[in-house]
Amino acid sequence: MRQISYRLRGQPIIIHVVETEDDLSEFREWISHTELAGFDTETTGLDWWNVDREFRLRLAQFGTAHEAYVIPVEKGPAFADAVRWALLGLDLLVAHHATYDLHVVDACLGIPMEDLAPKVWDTRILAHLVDPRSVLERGPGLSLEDLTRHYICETTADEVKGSMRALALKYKTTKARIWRLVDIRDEDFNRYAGMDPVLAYRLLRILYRLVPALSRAQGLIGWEHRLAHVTALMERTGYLLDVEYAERCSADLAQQEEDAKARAKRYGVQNINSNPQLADAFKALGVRLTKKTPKGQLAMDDEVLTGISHPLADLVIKARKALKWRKTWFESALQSRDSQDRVRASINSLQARTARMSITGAVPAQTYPSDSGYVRHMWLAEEGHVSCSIDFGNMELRYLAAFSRDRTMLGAFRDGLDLHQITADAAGVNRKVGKMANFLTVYGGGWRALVQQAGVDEQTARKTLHAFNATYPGVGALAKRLSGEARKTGYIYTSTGRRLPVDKGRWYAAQNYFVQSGSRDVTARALLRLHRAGFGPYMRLPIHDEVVFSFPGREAPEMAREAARLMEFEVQGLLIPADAEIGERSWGSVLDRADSKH
DNA sequence: AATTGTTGCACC
DNA sequence: AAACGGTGCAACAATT
Repeated sequence: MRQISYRLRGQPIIIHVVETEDDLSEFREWISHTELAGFDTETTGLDWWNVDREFRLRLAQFGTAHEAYVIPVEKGPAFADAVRWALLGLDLLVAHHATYDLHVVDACLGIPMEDLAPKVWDTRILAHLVDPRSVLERGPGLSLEDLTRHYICETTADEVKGSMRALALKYKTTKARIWRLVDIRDEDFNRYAGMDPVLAYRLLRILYRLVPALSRAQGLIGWEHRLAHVTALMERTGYLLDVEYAERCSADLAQQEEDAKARAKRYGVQNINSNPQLADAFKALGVRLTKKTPKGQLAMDDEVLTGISHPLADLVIKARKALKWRKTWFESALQSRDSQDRVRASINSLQARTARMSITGAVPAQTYPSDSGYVRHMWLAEEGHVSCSIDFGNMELRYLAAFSRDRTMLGAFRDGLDLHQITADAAGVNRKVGKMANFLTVYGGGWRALVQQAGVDEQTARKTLHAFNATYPGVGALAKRLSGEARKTGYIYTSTGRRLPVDKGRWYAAQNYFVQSGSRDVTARALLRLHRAGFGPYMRLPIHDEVVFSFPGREAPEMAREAARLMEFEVQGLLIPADAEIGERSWGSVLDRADSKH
């Protein structure tokens, strides 16, 4: 056993580094006297799904406020056994972004996450309930480093961050590669590794008390942890990739991009993705560019380009689109598949300021093009299954109607009337503009935004929003109440007891936060219900107001009906309906089928 | 060489 | 009176 000491705000921390199998008895002794421990793992990378390839668990660390144990799992089965024993024996565990460590333990140590999740605290969840803002938004942030800096000690935060950078330098490698290369006996590495569970343990103590009373009273801590578990199960399941289809699309797009690039060269453009070069080229062609970006450069976006009647503009649009689609959708999926052609989304169940979930990594499903199934076709339901999508109807507008108690809006939804047409008729505009006005109000937009989006003149935009306010006076009253609350306290509370900070001078955003966050919580609770009812294995992805499933072909209609019924939610007496759409095997087929129906 | 900021674009 | 909310990713450009 080796001892490494660290000073945290003047207090000594002892990090015990287990070296031999004999050392494990002291570790076991310590664990048996411990009820709650911080937990963390160090691995060769982040791709826990590649455990049958090169992914390995290297270290496992346990810690309390002043002490930590570092176990070199990589050294042999005896060490892995000790870690398994400790994880199963401890009453409670706390980890930062526990989902990752649960995946690692599941994949590398064979303890299903279902067994550990009920006794795991996640400091990231608590931190979000206390303050969801990133450092960029002048909040405490959500990473262990940022939280350490904000709540514990700036020096320690800097050292923790700096240590892996320094190690990479020492090993003459990069920060991405250091994890697999570093010697597990390295003292700096062990100090870094040992401090993580200590910090998680301390953060739990600090953050728990800071979670707003209303959040606690309404059980948010509990159900956010259960939700994180449900989304982690979806991550573990992964999504089956149609490799052949994805490769074909990728090749097609590469060809389109090459063609466009080659033709652009004739107009003297070497790099079609460089906006300064494009600006020069267009100037040389006699095109006058006026639109500026927020930072004052010449804008070269879709709007500008479609306004230029020159072949070069079309080529830029084509090449850009082909590049983005190929890289962001298809190649990212192809590169991240495991040995069984499954791909893992990273589902952050509690991400945005409003608590909205985000999906990152190889399946950025929230941003897939929605006007056709082209991209979504690459994702397949299981063998013998079909894809199914269940989405809530008009979730945010219904939520707004329910909580504003606006009689006209509530009545429209209750009687199945066309809300967009009602707004349009009141303003004397067409349905499209009425619809835009409805959504814009949810977002807190004004007439300028309507001018931008609908392409109507200022007069019409003002008139439309005026008509909206006159038609749905309850909405304005809710907005006023919420922005007033924000102005007075800096926060609003959502109906689930979540406290959301509102930035100074952007009080108008309060209404959108209320609606967006409340709607997210409806989806969140739907996921919990689905999981409790046994739908876990069939769920693939949550996408704001939609859940994607893989259902056995024969039972699909019945299961879809049952799942939709479970998801439907009543807020303040108003139903938010859920509608199921069943396709063929690929996710894209659901979209194509829905298209052809309408 | 790696990180950070900016722009553009995909979505609800 | 007016105020467009929330994301993620890739490329380029500038900085460290």
